[in-house]
Amino acid sequence: MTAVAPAAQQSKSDRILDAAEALFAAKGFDGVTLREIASAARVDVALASYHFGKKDDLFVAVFGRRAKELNARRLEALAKAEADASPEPASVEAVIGAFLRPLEIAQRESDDNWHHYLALIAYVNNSPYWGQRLMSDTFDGLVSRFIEALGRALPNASPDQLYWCYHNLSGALTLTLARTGRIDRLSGGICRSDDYKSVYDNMIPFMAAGFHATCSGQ
Amino acid sequence: MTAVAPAAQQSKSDRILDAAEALFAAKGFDGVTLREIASAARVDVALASYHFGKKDDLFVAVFGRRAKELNARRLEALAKAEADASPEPASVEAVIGAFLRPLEIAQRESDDNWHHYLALIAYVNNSPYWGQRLMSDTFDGLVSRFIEALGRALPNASPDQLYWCYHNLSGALTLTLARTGRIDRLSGGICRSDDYKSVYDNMIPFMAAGFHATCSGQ
DNA sequence: CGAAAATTTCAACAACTGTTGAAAAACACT
DNA sequence: AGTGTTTTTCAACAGTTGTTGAAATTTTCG
Repeated sequence: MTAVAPAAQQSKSDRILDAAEALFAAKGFDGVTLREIASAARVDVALASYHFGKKDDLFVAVFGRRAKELNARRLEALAKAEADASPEPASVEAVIGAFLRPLEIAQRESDDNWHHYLALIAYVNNSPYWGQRLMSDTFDGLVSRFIEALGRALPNASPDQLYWCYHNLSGALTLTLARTGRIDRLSGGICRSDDYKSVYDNMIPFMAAGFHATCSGQ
Repeated sequence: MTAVAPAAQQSKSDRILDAAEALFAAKGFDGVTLREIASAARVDVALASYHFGKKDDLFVAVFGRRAKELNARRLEALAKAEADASPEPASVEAVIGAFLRPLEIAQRESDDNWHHYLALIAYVNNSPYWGQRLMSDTFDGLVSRFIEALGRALPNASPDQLYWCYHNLSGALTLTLARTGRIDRLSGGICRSDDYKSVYDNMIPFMAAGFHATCSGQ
């Protein structure tokens, strides 16, 4: 269905990253062998070590590859939301939208395999092992910017309220990105987890209402 | 700190389940070896195979062990909430509380290692591999009961709205149970993820507000 | 007790793991 | 063409993996 030509133009190094990304996202770090990755990338096993070093380093390389672009897209969306609202602070809905909409757009760009990367974020975010350092190193700066923006939209909120609200948002998002298909099965097909637009259309007002209810100050 | 005596009275079979539970929750299915489990349980490697068969079967056995009791605790809490509100339907807050509070209580019972089991649920719920069948087989019946109760509290809500709202609740809860310590680090220590009471005190009104905002029907 | 059954240990298996060093090929550049 | 560099392949390593069959031990129960 999707084009096969671009894969042939990719460097073997990129093919390894692509294969590792999809496989790590689907089966976790320990569930994938370097031989599986090399086979999927149509490449010799030793090549992964040559380009990226240890298996851990390959994982970190995969995780870091798209992080910069994702952070840039989200920051751009946040800047736009704040510019549109200026001189007032951007609303809670607008800030949450700036956090989520870039993911929806990336997920729909089916010619690039962003959804694998987003599933990998879900894996890392819920992993007691990787979640500790890798998530913080990669995303804490960005997340702090968003929480500051949320604080301006909710001037009565205390810092811990904002963090816990973000935690709820992050958890719901993570489960969405993990693409387990559970909501599809639970609902008997009523809900389609690959209907990204509907997912975020529901999530944004849901989370905004939660922020307002919890962070209004008493 | 905790008593060591009860461990000595346990059967070796139970020791294996305990060790497997804690290790699977911390490192995932593929991140743990049967030899690690056997070593932690102070037991021969072959004993795990003798009692539980394949490694997959051991995982399923671990997951199923506490499921019945957890489901019973939650159903009891739901029945109590509905009885208290009768003849009116139980409120959204009350139903969500019945879903979450039994977890808080279990997490605080430090003499038993419930928190390992809850972290294992988080792992399975976010796993594209295990999440497919195991979560559904174990919890879909219970979840359907809660969604029905939420539907009675929100008579204007459509089924897909209820399912997506539950998805948000489930995701936030899952991240909490995973105990990655990320919120602690992100907040610079302001938020303590092991302060279970505060976690659920915040989560319940947050989620209730989300349900109300999204499921009011227009 | 004593036989039958269940439990536990021991040793070993074939297959697979990440990683490496050296050889080979492809490339860049004068 | 001929150098030096980068990339790729090949083969193999030492260690670990889940699993099993047979022996040894403990438990069960008449």
